[in-house]
Amino acid sequence: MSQPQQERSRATRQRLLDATVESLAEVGWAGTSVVGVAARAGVSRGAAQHHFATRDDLVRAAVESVLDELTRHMVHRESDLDQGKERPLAVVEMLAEMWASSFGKAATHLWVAASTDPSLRDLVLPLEKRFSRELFRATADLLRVDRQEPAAVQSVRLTIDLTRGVGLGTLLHPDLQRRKAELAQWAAVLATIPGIGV
Amino acid sequence: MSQPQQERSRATRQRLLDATVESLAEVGWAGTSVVGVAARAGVSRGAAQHHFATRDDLVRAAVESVLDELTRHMVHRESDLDQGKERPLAVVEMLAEMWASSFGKAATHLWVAASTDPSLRDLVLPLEKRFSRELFRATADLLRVDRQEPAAVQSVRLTIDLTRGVGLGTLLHPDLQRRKAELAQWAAVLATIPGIGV
DNA sequence: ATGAAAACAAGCAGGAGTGCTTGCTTCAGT
DNA sequence: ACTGAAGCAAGCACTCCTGCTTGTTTTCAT
Repeated sequence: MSQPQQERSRATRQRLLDATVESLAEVGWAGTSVVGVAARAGVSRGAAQHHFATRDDLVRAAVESVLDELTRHMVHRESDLDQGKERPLAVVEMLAEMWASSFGKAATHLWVAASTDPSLRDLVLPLEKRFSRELFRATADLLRVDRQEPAAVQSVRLTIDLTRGVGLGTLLHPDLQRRKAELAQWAAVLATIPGIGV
Repeated sequence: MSQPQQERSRATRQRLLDATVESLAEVGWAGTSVVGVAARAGVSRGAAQHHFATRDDLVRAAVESVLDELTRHMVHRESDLDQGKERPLAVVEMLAEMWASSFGKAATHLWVAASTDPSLRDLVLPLEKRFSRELFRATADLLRVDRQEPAAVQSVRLTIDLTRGVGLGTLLHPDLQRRKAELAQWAAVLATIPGIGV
């Protein structure tokens, strides 16, 4: 029954993917090498070579992994919102946490690197487009946005871009206190916009 | 009179700095090499070596150049605001243009790279701290913010982080139409916040 | 006009990353 | 127990970037 061998293979593959994301978040795109990732995953270089024939293969799988994870972070998370807070604030903080996570940081590095590397760009662009749509939909759902209100719809985009901008700032100096206050202010503004929170 | 030689030297140095910024904006931090910058500037490799002994020297000068230029982009630009638009919208668009410029893109790349490269981080952090202060002050001035209103002060930070987030998105796909609408929505929100625009 | 200094060009060695190839070890199926 | 495939380690060649060093041209001062 089952296939311990294949199971082992799958586990190694997953470790490699996780290590890639970790590497992207910690040392960035340029600093991420196959050697480094293999060392992080605790596997040999040949093992990595076996699972992902080329560096591009590893990257492709890692990008998909990152965007899948980010999508999971927001889609249908209704029940995971902080119940002790107003809904807009809870959603905004959930978004901010997403960007601050390893996956969010990795995504930021990938994003910036893709803006200059044509081949990476070709790889990331279509995946990101889908992710962007799903993130928008998920955020709009959590915020209970009335799609008939242009201002409310636009505010969803503002929320996403703002939290991403805040996340970018957090990369360099994680000034939690200030960020918290900033996000709270935005959440307060959000609450006043017609078409939000039903 | 004067020293044509030294003037020529100064011009070459400036060309190298401009080429560095251009390189950062176009091919990013990792893609920026001394050789590439020299080629961009139309100067020989030896010339670059002469002006900036080491790569770090070039980088240091380039970072200062970038932040100086960005500061100039917003400080005391009262008279350059688009007079045909409401003040908040004009200021927001000026900020967005700043991040979309070569200097803004270069700054984004530097920012992200510095988050992983310790030595670059040490170089960028203090300079960025000063820049951040001046940008805040300049933006608050242009928006005519009442510093006694916490919400208004917080909104300045939101405006800066938001435009930076939008700029990050623009790096990959410059969807001008959508961004314009988004910024307009934010400007409209800004106008409703007490303590803004006097 | 001539010598000195600055500006510039080009070649060279060291280091790092990538991908390929060669062997050795472990495990599933017979 | 045996065979074949997967997992794994190590070495090699190639490329690119960096920094150093030498040689040539241009410019200024006398």
